[in-house]
Amino acid sequence: MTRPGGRSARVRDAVHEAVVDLLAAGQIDAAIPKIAAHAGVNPTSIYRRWGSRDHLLVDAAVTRLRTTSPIPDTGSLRGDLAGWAEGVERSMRDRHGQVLLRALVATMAPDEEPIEYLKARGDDLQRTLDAAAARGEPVPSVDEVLDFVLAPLYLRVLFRRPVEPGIGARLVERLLTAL
Amino acid sequence: MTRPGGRSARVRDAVHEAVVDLLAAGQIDAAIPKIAAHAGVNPTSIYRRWGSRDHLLVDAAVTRLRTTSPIPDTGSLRGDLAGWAEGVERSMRDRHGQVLLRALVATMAPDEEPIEYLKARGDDLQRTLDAAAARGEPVPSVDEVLDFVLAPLYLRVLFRRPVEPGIGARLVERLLTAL
DNA sequence: TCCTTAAGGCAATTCGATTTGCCTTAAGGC
DNA sequence: GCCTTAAGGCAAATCGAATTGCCTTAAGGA
Repeated sequence: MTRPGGRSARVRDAVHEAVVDLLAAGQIDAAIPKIAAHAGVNPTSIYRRWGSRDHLLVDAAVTRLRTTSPIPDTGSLRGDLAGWAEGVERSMRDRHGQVLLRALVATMAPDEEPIEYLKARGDDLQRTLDAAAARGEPVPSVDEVLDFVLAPLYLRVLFRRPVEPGIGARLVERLLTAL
Repeated sequence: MTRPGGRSARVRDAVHEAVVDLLAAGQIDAAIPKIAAHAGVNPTSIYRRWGSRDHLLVDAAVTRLRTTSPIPDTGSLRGDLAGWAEGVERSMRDRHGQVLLRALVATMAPDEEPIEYLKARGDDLQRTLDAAAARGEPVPSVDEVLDFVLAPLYLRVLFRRPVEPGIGARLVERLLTAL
C-alpha cells in the first residue's frame, strides 16, 4: 500500500523545494547528498524514492510546471491563448521556471517517448481548440500553436535571450492573424 | 606558448569524438574517466584541459555545430534561408546532432551571457539579411527568423516531437509569406 | 486505540571520480 | 638537428557519492 499523506508528503515537498532552490542558486549539479542536506532529509530516502538524480529532477520540474500557466476559459480563443501565453511568459521570466525548464530538457534522454506531462499539456490545448471550433471560430492546429507561441518563448529562455514583456500576447496575435 | 598542432589536436579530436559517440550511444552521463577510455587518452589530460565535464560538452557541441548547416549564398533570401533550414533540419534528424543540442542547452547555466557561438550564428544571419535588403528584397528581422524557423525546429528536437521531412523549407515559407 | 508495514534514518562499506606530484613525449622555434 | 617547454601519461592518495543491512518512526486501516 502506498502512503501519500503525512510524512511522505512532507519529505517529498521538502526535497522538491530543495531541488528548485539549489538549481535557482546556480548549483546546477548539486549531488543527491547536498540536496538531501538542504531538505533536511537523509540521502538514503532520496536514493530509495527517486533512484537517480535525473528522475528526481524531472519529477520536481513536472510537479512545478503542472501548477503553472493553465489554459483559462475566457470565451474566445484569442483570450484563452493570450491568458495561457502570458502565464508561460511570466513563469519563464522567473528564475525558478527557467532553471526547471532547462533541467527538464536536459534530463529527457532522446528517443524515449515524450514525457506524460507534455502529452497532457498538448491534450489541454487540443480541448481548448476544439471548444473554439465548436463556437465557430477559426482555429489553428496544436502544432501551429506550439510553433508560433511556445517554441519562441522556450527558445528565448533556453538560449538566454531576453523574454520581453508582452511577448506572449504578441506571439498569439501573430498566430491568429496568420490563420 | 600554445601548441595547436600534432598531438594536442589529435587528443582534442579523439576526445570530442568519444564525447559524441558516448552521448549518441545513450551514455548521457558518462563520466570523464569513461570518456577518456573511449578516446584512448588519459583522464588526467581531460581534467587538465577542460577542467569539467560541462566545459568539455559545450566545447564538443560548439565545435560540431560550427561546421554544420552554414548559410548558403544562393542569390535570393528564400534560397538562402531554405538551404540553411534544410541543413539544420538534417542535422536535427541525426542522432548526434540531437544529443549535442540537448547537451548544449543543458550545460548553459542561466544568466551567464549567451555563448559566443550563438552570437556568431546570429551575426551570420544578420549579414545574410542585410545582403538581401541591399538587393531590395523585403526582409524579416533576425528575431523573426529565429521565432519562425529555428525555434520550431529546436522545440521538436528538445521535446522529442518528430522532425518531419521538409519542415525546414515549410517554416521558411511561412515566415516569408507573413512579411 | 492498536497493529501492520511503508517509509525514513543511521552507519558501515564499496566504488569510482578527482586531484596531485613527478616523469615522459614531442611541438615548434632556432 | 637541437633545445625548450607545453602537453600528455602514470600512479598514489583523497574525497565524496552510492549502496546495503538493520533499526526506528509513524501512516492509516481495523
